[in-house]
Amino acid sequence: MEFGLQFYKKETLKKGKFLVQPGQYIRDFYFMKKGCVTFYTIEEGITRVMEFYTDGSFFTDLYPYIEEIPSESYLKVTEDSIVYVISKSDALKVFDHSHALERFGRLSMQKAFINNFQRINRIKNLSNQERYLQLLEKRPSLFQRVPQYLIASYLGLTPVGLSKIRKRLSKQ
Amino acid sequence: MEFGLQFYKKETLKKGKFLVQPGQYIRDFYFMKKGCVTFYTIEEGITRVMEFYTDGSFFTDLYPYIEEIPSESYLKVTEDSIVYVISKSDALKVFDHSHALERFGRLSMQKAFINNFQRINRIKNLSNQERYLQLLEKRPSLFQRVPQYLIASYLGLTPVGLSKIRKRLSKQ
DNA sequence: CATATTTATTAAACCAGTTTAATTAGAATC
DNA sequence: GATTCTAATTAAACTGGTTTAATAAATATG
Repeated sequence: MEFGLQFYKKETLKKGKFLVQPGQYIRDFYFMKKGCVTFYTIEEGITRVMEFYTDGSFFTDLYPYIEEIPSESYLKVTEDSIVYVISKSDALKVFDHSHALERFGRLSMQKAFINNFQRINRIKNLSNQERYLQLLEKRPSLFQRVPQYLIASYLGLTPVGLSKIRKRLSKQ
Repeated sequence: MEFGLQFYKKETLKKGKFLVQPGQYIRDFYFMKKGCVTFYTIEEGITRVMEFYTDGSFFTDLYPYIEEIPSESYLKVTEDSIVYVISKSDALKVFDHSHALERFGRLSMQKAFINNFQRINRIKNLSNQERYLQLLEKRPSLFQRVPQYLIASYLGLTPVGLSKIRKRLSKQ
């Protein structure tokens, strides 16, 4: 069991539910026990997949959560899921009360930061084909649980583009 | 003065110095008081600019710092700089001793995480031209202190590519 | 100041993606 | 099982970058 999870509330989420929609304020922090939630951003009317949160990850729409401003994103349940939820005020109480959990929070943030930094690294240093292959290798289960056009979006491609890459690869 | 900086040691760095080179272990955490340090990664022999750390930012090569493995990157002083330095062991002592500073550390990490997340957002949702214009708007001083080919690298372009974008823009 | 070196631009050929539209394949529903 | 709907592939034209190489501009050095 992840450290500190005893302060969270367990919830089950049905596929298709929106955890967050644009305009909403974000009061909760989540831990994905089992399932999948997809994070979408909207920019100039275009919706893109930014992240898939699967088993074992902490998540929320962090920027509006922290700044207490309305979200500009979606968080959509892509698969029936079990999550643990804690409100921001409860989380703060826990942190106030426990230096150890505050440290755990800091280290978790550090880990999340590194993940993102390495992702930027990949985006900048690898071709789309290489990033597709790497995703296939590192998170093979995604390809079972999520349609390909969402993965294309996550990789920053159109469905057509990803299809071309797959074809190119199959001919080798 | 940034919170906690009293535990750091002030240092001046000459342009051209490497703060970190591939193979080195990273024992220190930095705060840039005044100046500029450039973070480079190497991937398949190709060196790319990942970040410019300028006035007011905390930085180090975080992944090898945390994991205590050799760095695969460069951190090069791009401009005579004044930084504040704290060793990892000293930082940990400070955190052990002060819940408030531990919290400051957590919140700083949170901020850094969000910055990176939004950067991924920009990379995915904006064209190179838009990202160039945004950089020009948000960090205009970079263009005074750093040569254009490094900015091209930072934007994920070749010098030729950036030059084309600039030309395209000047003809409007 | 003249020269050497580094940085930025331009040109030409090329390529990995895009867009749009048509087609095929697969899943869900009656 | 036939129909409808959604997802994936293919084709064709296009585009914003790349690479390589030459040139021009800016900067540093003797």
